[in-house]
Amino acid sequence: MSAASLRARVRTEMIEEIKATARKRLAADGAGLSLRGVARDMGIVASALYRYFPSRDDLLTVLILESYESLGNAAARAAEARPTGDQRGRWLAVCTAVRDWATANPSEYGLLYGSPIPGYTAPRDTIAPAATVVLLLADIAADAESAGLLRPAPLATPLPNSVRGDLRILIDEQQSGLPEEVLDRVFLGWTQLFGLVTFEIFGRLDGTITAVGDYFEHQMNLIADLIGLPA
Amino acid sequence: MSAASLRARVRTEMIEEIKATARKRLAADGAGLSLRGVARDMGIVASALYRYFPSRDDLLTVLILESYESLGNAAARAAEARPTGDQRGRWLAVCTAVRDWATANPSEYGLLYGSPIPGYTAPRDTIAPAATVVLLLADIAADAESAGLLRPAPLATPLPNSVRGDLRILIDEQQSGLPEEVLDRVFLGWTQLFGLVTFEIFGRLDGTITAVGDYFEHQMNLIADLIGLPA
DNA sequence: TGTACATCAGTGAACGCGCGTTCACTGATGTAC
DNA sequence: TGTACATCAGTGAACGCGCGTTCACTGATGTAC
Repeated sequence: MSAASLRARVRTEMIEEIKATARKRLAADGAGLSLRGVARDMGIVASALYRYFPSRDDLLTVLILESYESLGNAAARAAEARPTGDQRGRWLAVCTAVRDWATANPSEYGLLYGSPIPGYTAPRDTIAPAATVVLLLADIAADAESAGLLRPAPLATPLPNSVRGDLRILIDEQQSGLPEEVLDRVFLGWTQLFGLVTFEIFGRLDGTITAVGDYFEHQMNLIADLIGLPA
Repeated sequence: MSAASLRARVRTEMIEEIKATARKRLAADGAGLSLRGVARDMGIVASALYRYFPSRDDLLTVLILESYESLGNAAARAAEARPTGDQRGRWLAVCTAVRDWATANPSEYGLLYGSPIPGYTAPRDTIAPAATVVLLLADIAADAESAGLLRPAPLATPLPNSVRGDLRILIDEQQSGLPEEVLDRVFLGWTQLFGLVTFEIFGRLDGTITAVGDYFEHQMNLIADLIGLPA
């Protein structure tokens, strides 16, 4: 390996160390990430960080992007660990993976799904990776649908046309043949999943539910019933 | 009115003005509320605020408490505006009131349901008022239940015993005669409501659903179907 | 009604802290001949 | 292999800003006689 690439390798390691330290500080300070704090933890002078990141916001953006990636990978791996035919198992696996990831990385979860950070506006690039989980969920439903195994719970409320149109556009974008009614319920599940995880992570469930793990699995099963995934 | 009570009245007005200004600043800065910022907006010196609030955290606590109260009142008023017999109408009214309140006061909503504020720990008193909305929802379901009008959608997943126990405790505390299965679904609706509002307020729906209002009402109707509120 | 005193709101300076970012610099490491 | 030069990482001081909180103070307002 040439000398040039050695320098490059050290540089890469340094960038990794900065990100790792920043993630740790995020855990301590919430979203109020400070460059000086990161530098302090690394035993380095704050200005040295500017060799690696042009500004605090750029570091934040990288952290956000990688967090989406990390969450998305965790969910995807959980889905892949189960046979394609076991759609309910995959559904629950993805939901559980999201919850586990959030529990293991609460501050990164807050970064992605908490209040917007004051003085920081997320660039465009952070929008696409945010969709990974909901796409996974939709894929699972699509598998069950195309296998003719989907038995959606019959509910009286019809899909309004405006919403049908929005869903149609998304379906066409993904070129999945999903009926609008199914995607509608997948979205309901998506909201439920992140709503419940957010409640749990931010402590909004304290004093009500103690068997949080059981409760989570139960709720995700109810939604799977609603969508009609085979048991 | 005596002179003493006049001074007291001026003091009360001042406190109100501080809180109002703080709420406006919250809108600009997110949760990073600063006393100096509030004082600046009021054309007053920062130290003067200490005549009215012993510390920044106390001001924050008051704002949080009053926000819960404001949200709770909005929801309660919406429910009362409809006849007791119209349980679905009341359900939707409460949900819509929550959404409207959140849309009108996004930063206060973030204060209540967003990421925890770095360096601030909410005192005990903030826990009880947080329950108002879910209690309202449970009351509506209880009305339908005791009138024998509840037709819950049949879903296969049974209630795990651990969760049943948690729900039992809550039911006994409230002395509502609600079956555990019903409260279970009320909770699902509660999570869905705040999950969806959070998604909308924090911009997580951008680029997917455009007919947000219709979508919201639709989802809340689906949940009402699930609980089995009469149409 | 008038005066002496007490209460209280608001001032302004100060303390000690933290922050992001710039900039000229030192010294080590890598490159070219 | 040895030397001259270029590249780059990290330093430390500085700028200009913001923050919460304390404290002695000035004046105005209220109270008691």
